[in-house]
Amino acid sequence: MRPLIPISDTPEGAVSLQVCARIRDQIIRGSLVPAQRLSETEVASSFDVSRQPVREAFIRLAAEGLLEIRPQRGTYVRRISVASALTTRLIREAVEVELIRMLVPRITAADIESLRQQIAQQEDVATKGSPADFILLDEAFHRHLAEAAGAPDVSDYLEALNVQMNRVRNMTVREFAPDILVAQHRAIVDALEAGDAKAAETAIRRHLRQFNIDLPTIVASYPDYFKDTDVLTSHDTTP
Amino acid sequence: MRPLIPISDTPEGAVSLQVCARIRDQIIRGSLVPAQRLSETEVASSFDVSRQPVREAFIRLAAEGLLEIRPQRGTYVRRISVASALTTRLIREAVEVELIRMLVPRITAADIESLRQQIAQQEDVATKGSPADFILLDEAFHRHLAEAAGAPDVSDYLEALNVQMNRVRNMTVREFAPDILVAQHRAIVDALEAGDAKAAETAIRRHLRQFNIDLPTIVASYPDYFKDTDVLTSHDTTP
DNA sequence: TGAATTCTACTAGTATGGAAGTATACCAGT
DNA sequence: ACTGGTATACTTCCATACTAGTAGAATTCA
Repeated sequence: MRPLIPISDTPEGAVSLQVCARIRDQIIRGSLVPAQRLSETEVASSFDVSRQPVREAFIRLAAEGLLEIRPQRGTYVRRISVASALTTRLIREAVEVELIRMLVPRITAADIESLRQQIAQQEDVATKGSPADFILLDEAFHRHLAEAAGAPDVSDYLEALNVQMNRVRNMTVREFAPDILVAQHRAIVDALEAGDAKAAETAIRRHLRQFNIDLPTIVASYPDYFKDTDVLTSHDTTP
Repeated sequence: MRPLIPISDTPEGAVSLQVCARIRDQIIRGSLVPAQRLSETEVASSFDVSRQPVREAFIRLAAEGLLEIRPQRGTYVRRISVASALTTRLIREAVEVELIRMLVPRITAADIESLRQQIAQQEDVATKGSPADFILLDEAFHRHLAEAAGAPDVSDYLEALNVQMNRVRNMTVREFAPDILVAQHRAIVDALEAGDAKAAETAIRRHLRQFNIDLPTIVASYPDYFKDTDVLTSHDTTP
């Protein structure tokens, strides 16, 4: 039986997928906080559906790393692993450096133009808009870099890697300083326009390493949203 | 109720997870071929469990990219997307180059020694063993590179990316020439031992680009195991 | 008072029945 | 022969009932 009250006004797709999308949004936007408990039963009744589609949504979200299902105990919003956040950042830096390297010899004037426009938008949103909006613009910027480099599909994988980091950003509205990132974007485009591969690589590395600079502060502000925080204190675990 | 006939001799964990692991193995090892149909009902009765855990296993495997659930139509073993295989290979090259770059200044004599031993093992298995065994050794080799570079967790992500490519390898026992890969591994270690960063980068790039050389042959041999094959013919889609 | 134990109220996991949707074989009418 | 409608045999999806396992409160006993 279809649920009495449709989940969305335009109920497209399976109920399970709708529940999945809703909860995913709530986690990423921060209205469901790390370590918070989610009961299949409660979620089911709040959405007016049975337990089964909720359960299947939980399985999907657990596969995405957003939920943690502890058998016979409960389901919780996954805390952000500092260790794996650092790892994904490293991967991202490696990939984006490669993209920049591919991009330098083939970038066009139209690309430069488009990137400049995007930076102008970012400047606007950085002061007035919400962090969620800025994240969208930021992703669009990096996606354009990948497309111009001739590897548009790479963005899909990078954005999947970024999910955990974006959770951090959304949670930390105050600590989050978008204007620094905008300046770094501008530095990247400047180097690209000059055709200076070395400078462009340096700029993108500096940009992505900004995350490593901000992270300790954020972790200190929201300590119980994270786990594996020990990698921050003990920089080297060798005795 | 537990299933009458336990799925494994040591029935650890939920039934759903056991079914998931079994099917995953069958797909990767190639006994379930791409585009093959899988019915919830049939799989359930063949494993002597109910449909629900099978269904949940399907959802997990779909999230991993191994199955494709088409609502109300059927569930099929996913064909390998040539486009995304090329993309993940590019990502892998970028990351492993970065790892090599991190590794060169800090590699130890013990690392070299261990890598040489692994290459010796690979040589053995390349002639006598199965491709599945060789893949294990290959993954161990690259994992050691990541560990020695100080980023052990990176391997987990890379191996996840490699799932699709490993399916290709397992399917193509004959086209697959492990001895070439062993020689390339040796070239990498040679460059590392010499402390030659540039040579090491070149060696790892050449090694990983071997996949691009082999892929067209494999796709031609097993055309209906793949999709998005057009990216191979039209190297450039710009008019 | 304190510690071990049982009981109870939860949890996720599984089994089963049926609803909604899809593809295909079949048949009627042109 | 060919097109269009229909019945049927599937499929995945959802709802419900029930099982098994966990955590914590209440109880019992020393």
